[in-house]
Amino acid sequence: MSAIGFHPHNHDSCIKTGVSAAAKTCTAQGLQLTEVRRRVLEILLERHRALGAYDILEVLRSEGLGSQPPVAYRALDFLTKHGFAHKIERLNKFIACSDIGGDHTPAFLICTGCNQVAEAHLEAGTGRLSKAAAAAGFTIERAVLEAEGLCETCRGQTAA
Amino acid sequence: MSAIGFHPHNHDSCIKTGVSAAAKTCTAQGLQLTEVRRRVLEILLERHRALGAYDILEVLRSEGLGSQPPVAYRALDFLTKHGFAHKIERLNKFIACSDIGGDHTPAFLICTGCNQVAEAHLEAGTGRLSKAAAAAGFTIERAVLEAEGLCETCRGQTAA
DNA sequence: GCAGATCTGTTATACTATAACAGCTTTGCT
DNA sequence: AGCAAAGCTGTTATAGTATAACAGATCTGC
Repeated sequence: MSAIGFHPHNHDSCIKTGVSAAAKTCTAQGLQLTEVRRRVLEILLERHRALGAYDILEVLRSEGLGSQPPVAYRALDFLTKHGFAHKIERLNKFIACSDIGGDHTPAFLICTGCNQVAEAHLEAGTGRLSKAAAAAGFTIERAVLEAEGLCETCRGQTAA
Repeated sequence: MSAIGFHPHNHDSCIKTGVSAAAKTCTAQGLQLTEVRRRVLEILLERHRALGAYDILEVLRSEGLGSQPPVAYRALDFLTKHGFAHKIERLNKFIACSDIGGDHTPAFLICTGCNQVAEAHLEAGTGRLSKAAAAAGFTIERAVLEAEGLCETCRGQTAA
């Protein structure tokens, strides 16, 4: 497993890598990575944390790319639908996917200390939830896996 | 595992059992199961599905138990905090716990066909998410596990 | 019977999200 | 190139979800 997010790293490279991976996927699948969509993805990659739709809208507005909520929500719908970004249901916020182009069931570790969110990638269909679903005759189409708690750094600062 | 929710059963008995289990827990822990709180729990148990806070508020209002949103939200906060009810983050709705008094990590199966929600109980700390968290030095305090898909009945009706 | 803690009632407001419709741009086809 | 269909954008309006803040009532323990 990998849990990108709680450690410093080179942001410039993840932005470029992320955008180009998305562009590649769009080309391959005949999707349009329009200016607004691309910019929203960049914003998410730049900030590198979970952002609310209205946070994003504010940036778009300041750049003259849109001023009304639907602009942000549509771009986010596109990005989440195609796996370029994810919605953190627990926070009603959005975050760039840390493995654009990969096939995965995303899971998130949300630190309540520093508000950072790390994305872990789990193999689909192998967990207890899948077993429970199978036992109940339930067919999973989408799974939300989110854990709240403290990252190593914040835990060190709070308790002994 | 158990996935209560997709099969018919005796509601009267779950309401009584649920309320009395909650009452017992409250007594044991010095918590106040006030009229509003008890009634909200009953409403959730009666409906036996996920309800929005405003759905609940509407019932409370019709019964003269409260008319403003905070009344419903406070009761729901109490119930969820103490494990008598759960919030389904994906739906922004609430549901009574199907195992009040039990110690568990709740997981939910949300049928997009019939909108029923089944609660499964998983043993805490034994899944892949826990492993991923441990590997990242992350301490989980709360987990959200929700799967959307089709229950056996709805799947049968949709596809071949 | 008093002090502190907890719960309730209420107003106001903040935050999150989508419906609906008009107009523009791109795409695919001939 | 010219056209039609599909998809994207802009905008207005509104729906849906949630909480802050403060005053007053009630309960609890001493």
